[in-house]
Amino acid sequence: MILPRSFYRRSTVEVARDLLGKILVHGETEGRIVETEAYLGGNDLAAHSARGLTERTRVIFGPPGRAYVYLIYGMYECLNLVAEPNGKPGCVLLRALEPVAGIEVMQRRRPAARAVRDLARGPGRLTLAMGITRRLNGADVTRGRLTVRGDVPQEKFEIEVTPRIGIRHCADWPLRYLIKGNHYVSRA
DNA sequence: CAATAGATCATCT
DNA sequence: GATGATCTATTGC
Repeated sequence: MILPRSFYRRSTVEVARDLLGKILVHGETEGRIVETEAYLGGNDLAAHSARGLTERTRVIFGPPGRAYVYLIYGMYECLNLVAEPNGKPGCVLLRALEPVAGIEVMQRRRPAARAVRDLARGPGRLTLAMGITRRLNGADVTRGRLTVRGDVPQEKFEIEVTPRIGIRHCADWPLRYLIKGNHYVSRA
């Protein structure tokens, strides 16, 4: 079962938390989401949408269940999923995956990764391993080649909440969610 | 193992 | 013209 639009049409925090344990699917590659971060609307200055609606941030203000893909540091791309009802900004950054399928393809796309553990551990690595590029910016994640599957037999896990990584503004806001004890998260 | 320098460009000031 | 929601290789303990 692919997660429906109603899953994403909720508060960014709820979506970020509930995405843990779900399966991100792109073509033949699949990975279990083990780490996410919420980027809110309003006064969250760490979010791209904080500066208002621009050409780049248009997707974040649009309907939920879309992909927001952008280039960071001139070199790497990051994948976000848009939350909140249409018109309200909010998105969830996917930071780490536990590879589930298409592992050989991922290894080919990430020659620098020695271990399976390093294939999608970190937002830039994740997009490389999954073959996600800016071409997918604005793509509908409830249908098509890039989706999130929800019918996963959920083993029990605890959710750990920490501050977000690698930002300057609002650096102490606890908006990073990860599966406690999972070895595929981007850092302990 | 920890710290750090360098790569590189779309977006916004 | 400055600035990043990063990754990798390299250096130094």
